[in-house]
Amino acid sequence: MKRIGIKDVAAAAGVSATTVSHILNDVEGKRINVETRATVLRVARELGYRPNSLARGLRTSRTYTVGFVSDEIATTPHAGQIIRGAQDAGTEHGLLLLMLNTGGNPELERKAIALLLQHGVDGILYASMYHRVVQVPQQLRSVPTVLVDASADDPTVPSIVPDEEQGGLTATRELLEHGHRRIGFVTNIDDIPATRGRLAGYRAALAGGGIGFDPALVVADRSDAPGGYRAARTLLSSAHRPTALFCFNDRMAMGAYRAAAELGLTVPTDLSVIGFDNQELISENLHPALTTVALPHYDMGARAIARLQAVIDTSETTTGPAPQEVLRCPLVARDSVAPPPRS
Amino acid sequence: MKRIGIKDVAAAAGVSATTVSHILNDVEGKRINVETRATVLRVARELGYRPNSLARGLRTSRTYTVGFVSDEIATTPHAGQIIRGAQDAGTEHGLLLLMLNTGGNPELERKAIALLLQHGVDGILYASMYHRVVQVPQQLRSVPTVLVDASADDPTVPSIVPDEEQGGLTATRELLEHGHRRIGFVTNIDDIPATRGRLAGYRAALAGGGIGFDPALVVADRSDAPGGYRAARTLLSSAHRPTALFCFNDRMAMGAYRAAAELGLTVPTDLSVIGFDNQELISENLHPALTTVALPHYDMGARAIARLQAVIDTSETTTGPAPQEVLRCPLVARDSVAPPPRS
DNA sequence: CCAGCCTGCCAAATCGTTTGGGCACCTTGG
DNA sequence: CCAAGGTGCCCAAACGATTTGGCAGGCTGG
Repeated sequence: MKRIGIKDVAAAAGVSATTVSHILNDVEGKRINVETRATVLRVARELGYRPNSLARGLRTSRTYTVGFVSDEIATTPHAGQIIRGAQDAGTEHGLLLLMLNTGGNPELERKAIALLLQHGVDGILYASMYHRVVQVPQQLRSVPTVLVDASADDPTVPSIVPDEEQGGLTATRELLEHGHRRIGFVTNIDDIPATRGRLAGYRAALAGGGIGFDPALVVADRSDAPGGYRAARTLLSSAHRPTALFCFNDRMAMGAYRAAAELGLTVPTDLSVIGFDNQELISENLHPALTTVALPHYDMGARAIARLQAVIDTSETTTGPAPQEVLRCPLVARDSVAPPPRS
Repeated sequence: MKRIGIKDVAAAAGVSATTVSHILNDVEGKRINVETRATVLRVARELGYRPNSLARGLRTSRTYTVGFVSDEIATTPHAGQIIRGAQDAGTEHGLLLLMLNTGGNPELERKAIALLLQHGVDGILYASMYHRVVQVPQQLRSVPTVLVDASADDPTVPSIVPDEEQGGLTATRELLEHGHRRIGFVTNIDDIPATRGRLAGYRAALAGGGIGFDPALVVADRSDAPGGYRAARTLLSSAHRPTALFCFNDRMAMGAYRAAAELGLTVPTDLSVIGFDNQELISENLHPALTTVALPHYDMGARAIARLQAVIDTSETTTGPAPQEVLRCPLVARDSVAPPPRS
């Protein structure tokens, strides 16, 4: 049961392979009799003709595949969302994703990219599993590339990143709008865009609410549950304790929940908590369910493909500036935010 | 800056393309002068020659790509581990993964598989995101296929699944070995292999420990944190309450933690808890960290590729029986299991 | 009636590789 | 000196599509 090719269609329709190709591809400037066209289309459908992508790719050097290289696909469910977004968007353009993760090993990364190029990918998505600044490998200069959840050291490479500052602002404002005036920020100690951006958003929101920034309300620790626990304990044990906590991420919020419980504080009546990242495994399963800010992973994947497609289509006319695309982080309201207790 | 091909190498080495091909592929039964061979290899390296996979695939109908189709890549980090396992194993064989997730939509699935076939994949991994029985699409009959985390309705299709029963047994035995005699099972209500298998393992372990099975110690609810909370509350409120809980998964264990806290029970001194799945986002961030049983996702991915490769290599001699491969679920000991309290 | 134009189709080259079938030359034994 | 047998390499035909450049034949206008 050999796969049927363009020749089989041609024979069955009584025309040449050339004509079949013209018809199936709607080639411009070729005149085709309307009947012939109908016949060929019918025969092709009846025979279940599928073009051989390899042959086509060989001839046209367009394979409709995109490489997806990432440093860490491992633990985080975020990865999945980016992939899903990229895939869904890719499907619309008829693109397939060729996945390769490098575990952050530069040697592996070189080989991976070489392999992708060898397979003739039309472009490459270079994804980081958390928002950071990366150095773009030299090999990627020769092929359309878009960075996902990463900024380039070189501004000519387009990239898609989340708007950390807007996210921090959204989270803080949510607390302000519930009437909180004294809001603690449980932040993390790594110097990454997320840390800086969310803090900036926090400050901006306070300023917008006419509240002075109090450094004592910002405590940094490791970005996991124990870190969040420690930081939250510190904040909640202070003399004039905050009525709400904005946590750098959901894991830290999980720690904050425990700190609150230990201190006899009930969320959200005694203490409001808001997280970041929307790790559903945590935010949905905590009690009460955690209000948080979502990272737009799905959208980042989708936008990245759209962007890549644009670059591919206009590859000749390499335009100069490649603005970085910044995506909104939406609020996901659940049950951990309430007005502050009357005191 | 055109890509350099076999012809360029041939020209630079002063031989024909045929000879270059023979040398680079170590073709058997072809006599090549040892010097010529050295020269060609050197030139190829110097020029940085990379074979064009499309052309090669066209000629040999081996593309060194495999399709990875899954129903849901979404929320679960499990997915990532399967992919990572498949990828790492694939890299060893020079295989690339072509990803496509169908969201469980059969229509999409048909198209996805057709697309993969069109791109000439050498085989397909059909992955489910939780262990279940699937019906194998007709189209997959014509191409080497391996099921991952899924059993086939048709036993001739090879599949890789976790050993749920052994996992349940391991978890329960871990509690037994710490001296627990009265062990509650917080299970789930869905009728899937995991539910049946883990229960069987639980019963087997009890039997092995010379303990009678008490139906009152098994409570089923939804497989999330609230479900776990309710089930655990029921069990812990009973007259003669268990000293340990085996939870169907980590989410339910998370709920059990809350139930214990509300009842004034400390984990693990008053109550031991063991989970299942090793969702690190939960198990590592709970306090105390959750002892659990891991699903061998990484290994399933890796074994699946190995298996697929075997099928591909022996595709001619389609052997009859395709045994289902069952992988061990290892214990991941953390801090939630201790000897029972003296009472 | 003929030049010229349009319509509708096709032949052949091409993409980069693999592969079956030689072909030229050299050596060796008779 | 010649036939036979090796050795080392190459020619040309695939693989399945796209694409360039025609080529017939019918129609139109003069």
